[in-house]
Amino acid sequence: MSKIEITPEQERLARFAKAMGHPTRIAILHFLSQRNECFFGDIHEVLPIAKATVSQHLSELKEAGLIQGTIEPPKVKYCINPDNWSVAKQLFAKMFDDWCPSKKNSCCS
Amino acid sequence: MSKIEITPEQERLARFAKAMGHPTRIAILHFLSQRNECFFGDIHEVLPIAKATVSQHLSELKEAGLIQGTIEPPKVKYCINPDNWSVAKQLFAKMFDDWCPSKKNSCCS
DNA sequence: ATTTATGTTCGCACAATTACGAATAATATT
DNA sequence: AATATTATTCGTAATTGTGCGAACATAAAT
Repeated sequence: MSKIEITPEQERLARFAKAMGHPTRIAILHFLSQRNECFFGDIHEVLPIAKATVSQHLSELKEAGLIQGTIEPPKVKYCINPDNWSVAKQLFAKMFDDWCPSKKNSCCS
Repeated sequence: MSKIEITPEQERLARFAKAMGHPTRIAILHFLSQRNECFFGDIHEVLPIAKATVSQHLSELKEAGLIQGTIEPPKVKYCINPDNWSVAKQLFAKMFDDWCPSKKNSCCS
């Protein structure tokens, strides 16, 4: 009866999830994780899409906080944002653990 | 130089993430996790949106595999899909662990 | 056979996303 | 100063997402 209230944690979870909700962005995150140094050109080079589109995907990941960019003229170095990566990791882990269907709560099993 | 190939695992990860990428859908998942039995009406009752919209969000979650619906005329019972929930849990855990910025790989720290 | 209760689907409107090429900005290099 | 390199932003188009009320489908109850 009482309405649901969406918590800031849930908002953040959704924001992270949304940013990860595209195959190309998942691929970018994976690519970044395999590199010590990663410039925009390196990412664009391995993706079959226009640089403008790559830039948009990087913006989405950056705005969600999952990655960060550092200007090293005339290049831009990208990498995973360690702090927020850790936050996301914990939020998702908590969700998957706490919300896990148990014997008590598996109505459809 | 060699192009990135998006793996089926990455596709699935993105599919799960996309489904979780909306606050209302996160709230629905949380709500389901707190209930033994949960019918459409119960969900609609606690959300400030039209039933048509609730139905759409449930469809999105169901198509991604995160939840399942069982018809119990004239009601429909929803719950988290335990098997796929487990799959998602492992895929995200693997990503957050394996792709975690380490000392060796923290270019921006 | 109607009526009632419960959800889904349809049709519409509007916003957001994804993609591209072209134009722009910023900074080294010549 | 002019040029070259690098990446972002602009403008546009096509697709997808979000939301609503109305209409529909289904099955139980009268």
